[in-house]
Amino acid sequence: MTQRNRRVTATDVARSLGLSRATVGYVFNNTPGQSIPAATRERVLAEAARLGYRPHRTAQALARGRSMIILLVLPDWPMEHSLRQNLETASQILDEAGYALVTYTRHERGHARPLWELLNPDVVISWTPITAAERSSMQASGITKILPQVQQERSALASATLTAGTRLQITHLHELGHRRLAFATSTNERFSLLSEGRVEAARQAADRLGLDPLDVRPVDHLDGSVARAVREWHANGVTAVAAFNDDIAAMTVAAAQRAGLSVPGDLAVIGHDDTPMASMLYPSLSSVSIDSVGLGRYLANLALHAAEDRPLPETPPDLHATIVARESTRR
Amino acid sequence: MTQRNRRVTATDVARSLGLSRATVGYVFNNTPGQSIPAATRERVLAEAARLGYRPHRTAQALARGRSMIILLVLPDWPMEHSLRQNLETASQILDEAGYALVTYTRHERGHARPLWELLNPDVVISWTPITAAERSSMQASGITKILPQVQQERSALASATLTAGTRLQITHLHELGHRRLAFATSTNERFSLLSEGRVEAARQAADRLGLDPLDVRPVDHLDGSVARAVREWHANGVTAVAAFNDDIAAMTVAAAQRAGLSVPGDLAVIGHDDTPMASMLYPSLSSVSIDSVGLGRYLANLALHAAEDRPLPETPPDLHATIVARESTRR
DNA sequence: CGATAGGGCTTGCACGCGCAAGCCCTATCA
DNA sequence: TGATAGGGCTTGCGCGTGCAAGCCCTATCG
Repeated sequence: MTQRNRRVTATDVARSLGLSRATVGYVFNNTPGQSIPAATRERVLAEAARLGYRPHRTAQALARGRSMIILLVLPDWPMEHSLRQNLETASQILDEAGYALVTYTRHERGHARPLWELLNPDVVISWTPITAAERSSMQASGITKILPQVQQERSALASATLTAGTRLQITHLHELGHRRLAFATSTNERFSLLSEGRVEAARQAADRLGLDPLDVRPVDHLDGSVARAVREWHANGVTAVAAFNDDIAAMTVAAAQRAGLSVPGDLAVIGHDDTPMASMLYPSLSSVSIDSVGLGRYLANLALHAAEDRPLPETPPDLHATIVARESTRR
Repeated sequence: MTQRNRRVTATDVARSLGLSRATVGYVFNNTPGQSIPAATRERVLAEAARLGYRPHRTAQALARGRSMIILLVLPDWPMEHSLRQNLETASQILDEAGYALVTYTRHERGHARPLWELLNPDVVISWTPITAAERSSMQASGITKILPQVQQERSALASATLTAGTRLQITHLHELGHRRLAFATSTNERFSLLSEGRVEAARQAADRLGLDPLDVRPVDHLDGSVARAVREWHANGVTAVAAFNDDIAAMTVAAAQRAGLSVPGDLAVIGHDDTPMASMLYPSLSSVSIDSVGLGRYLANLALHAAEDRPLPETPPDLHATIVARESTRR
């Protein structure tokens, strides 16, 4: 009767076969430069399976000097759906390469030590820019592979999300015949990186289409700024609004309804991210659906390249974003 | 010039002071039974700080046989605001006790190895029940502390979230004078645990108030079931609906509006969880706000007790849930 | 004055694994 | 027949830490 609650080690497998632990280790790792006959290899693997051997990741990490952990730092946004979705793809890709993807949600006021100080990740990859303080904290923890690598590179990760879809919003509204457009952005500073990027992309898109300059306004429902914005937009002849995301879009629609305007009759509204909520409202919200799978793949590959010291791919791939037309922009 | 990129170890600190590594280790750990004079302690700590020493968590984990990692398994839900919020509190509490809280979002179709096989967590704690397959996978990975411990205990974690608020929904509607109530639940099987619990709690609450049995219906906006439910409720004289969560509530409101009913005039609707979205819609959604801080504290303590082999507290604490009355139930 | 009790240290093993270096034995070749 | 070349292993160190056991020296006691 084996000792209970003691995990099976490679030594156990070796002893049970009358082999040395090194041989066993070579089998598990397919160590190059070692010639292990197929017969032995089989015996080892069979015995390992029989005993239920699992390599001890912590010990492996210590011995190798690599934890095989990739830490993804996420913003404290309600980005949920689209963002979380691509983690699925990313973690699968990384898993196949032997890495574990751990996510860490950065909190503004959190006083708990950040996970990078505790997990010894091989790579830290962040969706949003990394502050200088964070960066030095990471470096002090012995982490050398930090993405984005420099401040300027911020856009590499973030811009992928923004330029693609926002242009589509504007184009969509334009194609529907709208000529005076507005852009509703968020007042929340936590989103500022993303929202500024989207605003800029929207401006350029409008410009390229020969439209009047966009009337861009940060809106919120608590301080009355949405109500004001909607009123003035309507007064100024704006007939359609592109929103920073679906939340802002919903807020805008609500404000319009409250003001007695009809959507999309008096004001068409399109959101961004295609939240589940978008299809549930009345009117249902048109939105932009982002290729989250592609995004996840990109993220994973970036991390993998860094982990294995391969040069990083320069440019992010073109991400497929598609318009999901619903009632809020229906003609 | 010290070797670059080599992390500072306890040995470095010891050598730099002409002490042995053991002494240094005793200082860092405040090891009981060791008498270290204050002078030496100071010297060690000062030198450690000067050199920027950080204990190597992986090595500690190996030596101690404990990783100081607590893995929280989360459901693949659109993780409501409330849930994420309490992680903040939980991780802070755990951090102070020396533990790191890592969250793992369980994916239905995910084929990546689950994190518990990779991180050697001391404790796995799950919000929702743990399947037999998951449990045995955890055990095979050498994890002995798994919460909830048994299938029956499922309610301990989950019920805390549900009974409290749902009762309030019913009470709130009753106090507003509504006598014929309905309950809108989710068709999504992923929520089934939670939704069934809430349905049950709602039924009991209605019964206790002497109301007619609740008309409970799973609703969805894609298959037309919300539309149907709303129509029939209205036909049957139902004047108020309590919803499983804010999403379902929003969906219900939309369906009512689509059917030409006014909310709350013809049908009052109250959600659950007080999502940010709730206050943004028109009409704004009444909802139930849950004491996420208390929940986080409870979660953290549960995990801590397990990690340190203390007996688990039997009953979850009473969680404060409060009604947030908004337009969708206004008289 | 010798015995004893700690205080203040150090030595050394263990944790589970990766991997360099080497050892033995057989097959092949000159 | 002796030299050589691997194939198929083993021995042993190192990763950075925790901790048991022990060592030396001084202060105290009888």
